[in-house]
Amino acid sequence: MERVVVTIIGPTCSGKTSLSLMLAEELQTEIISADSRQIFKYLSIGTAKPTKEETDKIKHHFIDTLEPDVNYNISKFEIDGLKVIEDLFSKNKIPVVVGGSGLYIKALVDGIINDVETDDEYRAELMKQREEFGNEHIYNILREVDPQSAENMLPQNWKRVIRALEVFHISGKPIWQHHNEQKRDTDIKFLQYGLNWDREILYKNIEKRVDQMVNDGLLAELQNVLEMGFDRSVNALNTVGYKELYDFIDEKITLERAIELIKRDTRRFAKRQFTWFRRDERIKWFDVNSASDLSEIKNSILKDLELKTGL
RNA sequence: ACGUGAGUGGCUCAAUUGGCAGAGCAGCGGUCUCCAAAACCGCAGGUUGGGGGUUCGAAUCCCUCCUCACGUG
Repeated sequence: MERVVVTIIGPTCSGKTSLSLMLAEELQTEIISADSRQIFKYLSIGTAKPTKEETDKIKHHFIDTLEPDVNYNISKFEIDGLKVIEDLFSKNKIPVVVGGSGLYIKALVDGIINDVETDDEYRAELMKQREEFGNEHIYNILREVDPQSAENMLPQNWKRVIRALEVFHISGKPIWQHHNEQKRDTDIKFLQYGLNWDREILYKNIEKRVDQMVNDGLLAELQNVLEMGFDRSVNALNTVGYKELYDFIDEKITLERAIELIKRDTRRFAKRQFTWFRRDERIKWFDVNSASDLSEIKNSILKDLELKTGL
């Protein structure tokens, strides 16, 4: 049997979760979430996780698996995710991958550099130097050891600069060389389906959903996590829907303003997701105008699967 | 009706008092190979309410009309 993975992508609030549930039910399989935030426990309302009933019904991987202060990384996700995929294949199931985190999807579909780990100490050192001497300082270091990569980066984008330096530090080779050498042979075939919405309708839905989240207790959810002792600075809490609430908690802005900002940032996020996914020509897009279109899309995908796998 | 104030990009406001009309937000496009819901980059948009005048030069000064706000009737 051909080793096929169904992959559902799209911006936030596009109906990925519903569609994936329908598909998984029909295919009698499990769902692999490729979402950099739903993987954390306690952050449920703000990340629009599937409900407990839904996860009880269909098994989900990478949802609610980590404490918010855990430093997860994409390399781990690639390894863990592929493991689950293999496991499902061995049970004769077609894995369904769902997610809006483009890089997480990429890690599964194409792989990322896998021969260079991280060096937290060195990273911390670079961060310190950056704080002390500025972006230009670390950028200049990169320009010396790896001018070619430096050329394609801006000093302001310090995160990439640091990663490039880290790769060089660990491997002694510039990061672009790893990119060139990287290859992955696998017989797994990822069929990618995207949910495309008219921008205006999607934005309206986003606003509605943010209001719903607030009604459902978004603020209390955040306060609860903070009371548990997790610091605002942890990466999991540097998330749209939560980070905008800090200024309200500090009484710098009104709740109404904070909600406005959440809506704005969610719109911006959706836009960036479109930008990311748009350039991948392997994605087959479906136009969606309302949630009721999803079941038809599910059928199209199943039909496409039949064609491609001969099921 | 009279008085006062205001009118600048879709919105909120700048323009050193007469010297190239700018910014934030919204919008749109892009980058992305270990924090990615992150971190960045860019683009577009204005006959300065209309008309006239003064001036080498007007968003800015003068006249007039329109609109809005507040005050008085």
